[in-house]
Amino acid sequence: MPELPEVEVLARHLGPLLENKTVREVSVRRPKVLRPTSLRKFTQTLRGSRFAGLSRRGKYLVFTMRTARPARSFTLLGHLGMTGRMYLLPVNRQLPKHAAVVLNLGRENFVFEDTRYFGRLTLDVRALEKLGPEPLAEAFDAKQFGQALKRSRQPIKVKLLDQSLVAGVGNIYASEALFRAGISPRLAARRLKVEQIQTLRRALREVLAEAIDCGSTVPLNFSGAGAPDGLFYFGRAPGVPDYYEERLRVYDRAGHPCPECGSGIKRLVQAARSTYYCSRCQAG
DNA sequence: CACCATGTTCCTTG
DNA sequence: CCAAGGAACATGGT
Repeated sequence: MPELPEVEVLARHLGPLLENKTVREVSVRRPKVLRPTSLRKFTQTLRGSRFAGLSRRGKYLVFTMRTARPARSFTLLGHLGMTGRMYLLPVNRQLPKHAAVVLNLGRENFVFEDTRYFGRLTLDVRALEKLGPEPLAEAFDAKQFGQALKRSRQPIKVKLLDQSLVAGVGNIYASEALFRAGISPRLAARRLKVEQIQTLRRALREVLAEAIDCGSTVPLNFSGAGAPDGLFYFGRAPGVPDYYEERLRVYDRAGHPCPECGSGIKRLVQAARSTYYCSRCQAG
């Protein structure tokens, strides 16, 4: 469930549930997700610490942890990769097949499940240094955005996935933002005009903010192994209501009519990833 | 069997 | 040094 809006909604959901809970036992079933932290260091550091805060940066979950004696705080960094999930599970419930890390908090376990194991849960925070501005913050201004785009010959769609340019945009919202801005995904980044840069900046912010709002107002079910989390797990789970349908306007909708002009949505491959767009609304 | 999938990192080439 | 392209990672769905 991994782009900025999904991570933001998860952080808001999980933060209060974890607050002040102490890690009693640490069980790592896939040490690979700790990379580059060693299993020993991870286990020794986490055991006995408590959750003191949770925030988001780009697609990363930033857990603030505290220890009692000696009184100290440190950061635990999480990334969901393509298929990661994090949730609390009563201890009597069976762990999912692909539980990568399980932190026992007493009556419940904090589970990091990840089918493909592309995600991470680590003590190494260096990844944060490489991130560009938060698209929803004021620091994300059109001037700086434009400067960064000017240096690239890559198609704008590909550039939007560059986390050092803007943090948190992924394959779904890159297509959605370009559609909203009426800009062709093939346009070279350096060819965007000043007005297009402003339009794209606004479209990005709107698309991301609306997705967060949508995820915050819909009853989500993050708990339970394999349980649908409704809106935020891409690929419809059975029982997910219809309002989910209207949320994405072009992503994964090749062949469907464009919601603006009715012509067929097209699929294109760029940098080995699918891009969806309307060739009529996004000309040039 | 084929191809596709919400992401990042590493390696190579220019 | 940098930009860009491609493979790799690992598992499951269609």
